[in-house]
Amino acid sequence: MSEPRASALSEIRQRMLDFIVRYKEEHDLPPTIREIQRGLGISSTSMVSYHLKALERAQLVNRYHRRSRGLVLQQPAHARDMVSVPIVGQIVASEPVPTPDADALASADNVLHIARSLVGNGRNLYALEVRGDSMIDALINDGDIVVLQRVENPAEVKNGDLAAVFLLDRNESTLKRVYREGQRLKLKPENPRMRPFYVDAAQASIQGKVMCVIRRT
Amino acid sequence: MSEPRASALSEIRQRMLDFIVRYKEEHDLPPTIREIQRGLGISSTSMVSYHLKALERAQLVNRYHRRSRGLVLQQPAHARDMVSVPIVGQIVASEPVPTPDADALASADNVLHIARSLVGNGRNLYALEVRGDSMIDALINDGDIVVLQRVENPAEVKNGDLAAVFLLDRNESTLKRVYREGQRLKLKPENPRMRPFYVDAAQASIQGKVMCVIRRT
DNA sequence: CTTGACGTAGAACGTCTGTTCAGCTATCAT
DNA sequence: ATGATAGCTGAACAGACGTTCTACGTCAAG
Repeated sequence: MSEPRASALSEIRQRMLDFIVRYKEEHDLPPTIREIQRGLGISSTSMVSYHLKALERAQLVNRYHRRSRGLVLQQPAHARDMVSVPIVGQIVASEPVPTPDADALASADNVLHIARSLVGNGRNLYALEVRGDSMIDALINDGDIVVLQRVENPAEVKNGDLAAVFLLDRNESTLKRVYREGQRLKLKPENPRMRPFYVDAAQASIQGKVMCVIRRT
Repeated sequence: MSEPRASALSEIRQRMLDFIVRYKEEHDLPPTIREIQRGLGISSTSMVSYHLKALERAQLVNRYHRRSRGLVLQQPAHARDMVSVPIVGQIVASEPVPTPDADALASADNVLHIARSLVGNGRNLYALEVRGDSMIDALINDGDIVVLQRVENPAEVKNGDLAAVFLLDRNESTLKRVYREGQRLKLKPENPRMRPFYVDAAQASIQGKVMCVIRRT
């Protein structure tokens, strides 16, 4: 038998927590004390009340006291953490990478909802759809979605970050890992079978940092 | 003044709907009839009941009758549409693609939360992390996450679907677009610069359908 | 052994809650 | 005018609900 510790949950409390989660998922509504009682075969409402107080002290549930169904779960990670990313255009090799202004953001008719856990703080995000196979050395194909974070200060891009870069001398945009080497920029394709190459830092304009690449199939 | 039509919502009902939405967001709990009454300055609970019945007929709310706070909103688009996908293992060329059983699903310590809009109905999903660059002709690199849907019936995989296939004769797993051509299977790399090839259908085992590929950077 | 902490059982209480009903007013087509 | 429909009021009821209290049992520490 495993000893229940002060900080651990007794079996019944764990089951209560599970029951509440399941009930909420099923009904989109927290259970009442008596529903918990019946659902777990507990003999008395006072028992439920008792353990509920313990769960409350352990900060595992919040309660609205004296209110029916006044049970609120401490957000279990996945709750409410979606972020809306506007798909503001397409990325084409022969054009600079679009960087949206407030106008373009507001009028974006296409929005991608993704989990915040994929994109960090979620500030200044926008998405582009890739056209053609010109980004193939970044392992990105026609139709893929690239989620970018707007770069306001070039220092935001650290060595090894994958970024959208526009090459002034070639009149071409590309997605590469960026490394600063003195006056030069080393641009390394995401494809490990391809060779890095170098450009004059003055001839390259970093436009956005790639946070995430998504391919729907 | 705009005439309220039979199919349109009278002002009070619209306000009730708004109130319920706001209340739920604020408290993570539906309101009681009397809370709606007080919140909107309605004189009687029977009025709330009355309008609630109308909203119910209009399919704008669902109700658990005779249950306190038994109000459930018809999901307003973005709500609740996250799906948890367990990352159950890694995909390596030289091994069959893992297909998780209930056990593996329960013990998955790593879970990916993604928007349901990326993965359709969200049934039987699991995710694998790619190891090495053996999937590079599917434009997938080391560290990428592949979201798969378990294939129970081979017919679920339609021509042109991207799928995880294990090639018995080569003892190798791979991600390719699959086309049935008589006794043969045409396997087309996701990379448009590479050539498709053919295998005997009996020598290929389709293990999962690729729903989505995600690269975090 | 005593004590205290913890878990349990059962019941009671006062309030909250959804529902219903009888009756009121206003509008509008018949 | 008549009747129908919709909106509204106020009150009441029965059951659901959260809370609290007394009493009991167990177990380990002092």
